[in-house]
Amino acid sequence: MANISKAYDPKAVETKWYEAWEKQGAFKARQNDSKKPFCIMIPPPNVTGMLHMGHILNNTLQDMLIRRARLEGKEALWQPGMDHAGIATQTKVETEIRKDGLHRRDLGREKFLEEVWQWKEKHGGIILKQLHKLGASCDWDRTAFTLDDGYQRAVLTAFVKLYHRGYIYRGLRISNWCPASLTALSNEEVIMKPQKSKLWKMRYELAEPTTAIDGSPMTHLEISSTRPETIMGDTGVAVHPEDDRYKHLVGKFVYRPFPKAKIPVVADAAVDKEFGTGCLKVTPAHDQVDFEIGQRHNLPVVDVFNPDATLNEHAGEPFVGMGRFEARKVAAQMLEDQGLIVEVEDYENNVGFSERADVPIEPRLTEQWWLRYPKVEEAKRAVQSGIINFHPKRWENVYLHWLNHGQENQIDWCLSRQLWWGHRIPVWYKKGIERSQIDLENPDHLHVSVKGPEDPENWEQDEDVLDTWASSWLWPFATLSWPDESESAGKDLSYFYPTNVLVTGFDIIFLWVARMIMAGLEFMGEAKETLADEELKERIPFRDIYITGLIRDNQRRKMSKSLGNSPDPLDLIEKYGADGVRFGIVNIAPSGQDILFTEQRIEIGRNFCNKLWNACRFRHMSGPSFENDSLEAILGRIDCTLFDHYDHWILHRLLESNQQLEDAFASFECHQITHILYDFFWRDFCDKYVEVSKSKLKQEGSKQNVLAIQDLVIRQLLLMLEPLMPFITEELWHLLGYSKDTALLQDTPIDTSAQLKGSFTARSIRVDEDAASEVNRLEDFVSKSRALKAEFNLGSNRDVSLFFKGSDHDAALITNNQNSLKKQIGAQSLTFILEDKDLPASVTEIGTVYLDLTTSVDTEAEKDRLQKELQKLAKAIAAGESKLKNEKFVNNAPQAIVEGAKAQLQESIHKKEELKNLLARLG
RNA sequence: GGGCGAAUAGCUCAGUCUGGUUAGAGCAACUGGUUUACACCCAGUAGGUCGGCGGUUCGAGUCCGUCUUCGCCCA
Repeated sequence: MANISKAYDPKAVETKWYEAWEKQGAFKARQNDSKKPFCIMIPPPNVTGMLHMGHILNNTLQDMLIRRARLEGKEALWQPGMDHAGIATQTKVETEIRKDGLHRRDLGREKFLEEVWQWKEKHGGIILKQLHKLGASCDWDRTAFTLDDGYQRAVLTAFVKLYHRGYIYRGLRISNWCPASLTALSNEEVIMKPQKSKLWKMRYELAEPTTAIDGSPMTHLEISSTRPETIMGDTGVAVHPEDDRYKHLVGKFVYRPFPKAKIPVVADAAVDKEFGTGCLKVTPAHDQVDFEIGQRHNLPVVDVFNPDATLNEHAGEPFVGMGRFEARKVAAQMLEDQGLIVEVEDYENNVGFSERADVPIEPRLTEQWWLRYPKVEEAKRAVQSGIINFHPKRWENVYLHWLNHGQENQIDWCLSRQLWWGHRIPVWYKKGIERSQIDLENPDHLHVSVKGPEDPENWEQDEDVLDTWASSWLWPFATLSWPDESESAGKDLSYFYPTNVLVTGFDIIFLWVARMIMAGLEFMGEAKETLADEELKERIPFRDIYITGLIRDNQRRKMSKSLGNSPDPLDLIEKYGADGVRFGIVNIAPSGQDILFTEQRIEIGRNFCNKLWNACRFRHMSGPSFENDSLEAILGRIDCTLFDHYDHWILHRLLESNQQLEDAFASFECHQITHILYDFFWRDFCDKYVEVSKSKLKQEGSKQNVLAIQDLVIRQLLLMLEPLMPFITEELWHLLGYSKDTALLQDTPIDTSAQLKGSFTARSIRVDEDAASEVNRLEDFVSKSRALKAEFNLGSNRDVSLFFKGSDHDAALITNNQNSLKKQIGAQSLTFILEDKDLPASVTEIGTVYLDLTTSVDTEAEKDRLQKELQKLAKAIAAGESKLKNEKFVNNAPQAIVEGAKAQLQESIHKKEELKNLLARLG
């Protein structure tokens, strides 16, 4: 066995083992009926994506769960892949060709899509390569892409089935229009942001002057609005039917200021009497509520915007061609010039922004394809009845709230996108019929199928593509070859589906998680209106959902490129090692809360690796590891009749920690995992057991037994740690000879605590829990003794003599473990006494310990030090006394401060006395 | 307006479900240290009105009510 270097160097180790794993096909998952399946679907990153801190957290957790499942003997599939990111990718390529002065229309649909595919082949999917660096154990041969042929078939099949089942319809409605990407969006892709804007209160002239409720003359209506640039699209003014101020005006007319026109006053209950003046200008083409009011009162719809949110000819001069924000200023100015402004106040309102393009959304009347969500009730029931479980549980509320809310308000999903990059909607219109004349119910007018019509020359396909989420919501089964029913494909689906866990952020519970559940329930089985609980269990896409927090910087700001507050994960891996980053990120990830990230907080991961490395290095230096390649062999080297308290204790703690870890994985308490491992490995094994071992390794009688126990503990520890730190554990596994031939660590199943115990018993190794619990008392003795030494600045002095006084039981306990105790405390002798001694002492759980100061090596130096200490104290005492003599201090300072000062003075005086005593004893 | 969550050491968080010794960890601070692994280390010290008020209880960081502050989601 080679020498082990002093510090752990991750780089060579990581490259070496990742290659070895891939070469040996360690991540490949196959149908295997003798094993339980375990499957995780990666949340597909965008094809344009780059690895960021969120991915590090999310993928480390997934890898941890997958690797743990492998160790537990399951057939583990981690399905990788990415989505085509319709808007993001198309925008990227459009930006590229714009450099050559080209627009996508210049190239035409076919040529443009060729360009996008070329871009995808060249630059897409970098993130998947980056995941290798993290150690991700995905089955890369199965990498899926939402525009693969098979996946396309799945998406189109889903559309066609939903269409024929009556969930999909085409409709003219107000939708969220992105003026930058020139497409409609779904509600879920609109981010509401509070904006500082203005509320204009303006006057619309009444066609016939009247009198107000108080009898005063009334010539105008006052109306509040944040959007004067839509005035030109106003086709009415609405008031609440029970608003006494305006009741009498209903049915009368007012003048729209520009372009000047008579528009009616209508009564509608949707108007909020309390908001502004209680009068609402109605712009049916540019607001959802206004549209609905317009429908109820037959108001005309006048769209004054072009698709890019510049104003069109309906707006009239001077607005034609003007941008919407410029138009707002101009309109406000025109009102001002016409004397129609009453007042302008600062106002904060929520404005919807396009998630991708980050520009304000325009509510716009367009014709789109809509989906009424299927299986909503079942999707709720699956979670309410515990067939699907969120971790932490409280996210269930968020999920259910969205489903309930959508139900109440009949919020359907806008599926169509005015883009080219994506799944083209499988709908064909008969040539020669005006689109507006198409009868959606008539198969001679409209054709919907995956393959398309038999006589394509007579049909025109819908120009639009589907929302990217309308492909990713099928991810859990489309990646497993659905709807392909060929033998091997079908088996994969029935073997791995339903998958086990989904790990994702709470920000896409609506966008993705809920939709995947509904898709699974709708498609994973025969078409059915309602489903029984048993059917839910078969159809759900996953059983557990682990929700992670969002990573922010230490000022709670989101990580973003523009702020420059996001570290490059690859730099971190370079600096701290992949295992270090993995341990570090899991360690700071509280369950489902935001995570404040600083580099310093993941140093613990690197340190942990180095500590592990050195503990193994020390084991290696202490003696050869022979017969290490099976649990049986190691147990065969252990003789429990030679055990002292510490041996019982470390094995007890091993069983206990192994059990805790088992429980933490089973209950998805991921934030516990690093703490369990840290406490056991660092605090118990290194700080205590290894330290105690040092004295026992010197004695031939105990040496081999201690080495065998260390081998046993380290072996189990490496198995426990592997899911979290796969590289370093693999390296050490081989260095310490735990491997049979070239077998990988993952080929050795991890024993449960019950199994381990069973193996112990089979070898007549009995772990005595009473003996183990005595170690906690011994450790109190150790730490009090160390503190006593430190108090007298003898922390490093190993020649001190200690006395102890206690019960016979405790005396026996101490005597039996005296070598271990002396080693840990750093003492030369530990003598049992019956009488009190006039020495500094400390009361411990097992008797009183006395520190003999006369054995100090250098009496003169000690006296000098104590003298200096005395001088310092004298100063402190003088300062304290003068402070307490000051009446202003005593009367005005908080009582606690005064008491504190008094106590401090007392303590200083006491210490001074003690020091004087010590000096006297030193002679 | 509706909902969810948080408030514990200087900082970041455990602990709360299931009430019970002296409330823990990591980082930061301070003191001392190179011993048969590790300074990416070791030993020790200090640091807390568990957000406020009220209630239940023999007993509350933990359960109940209420208030305050902060964060997020939905409208």
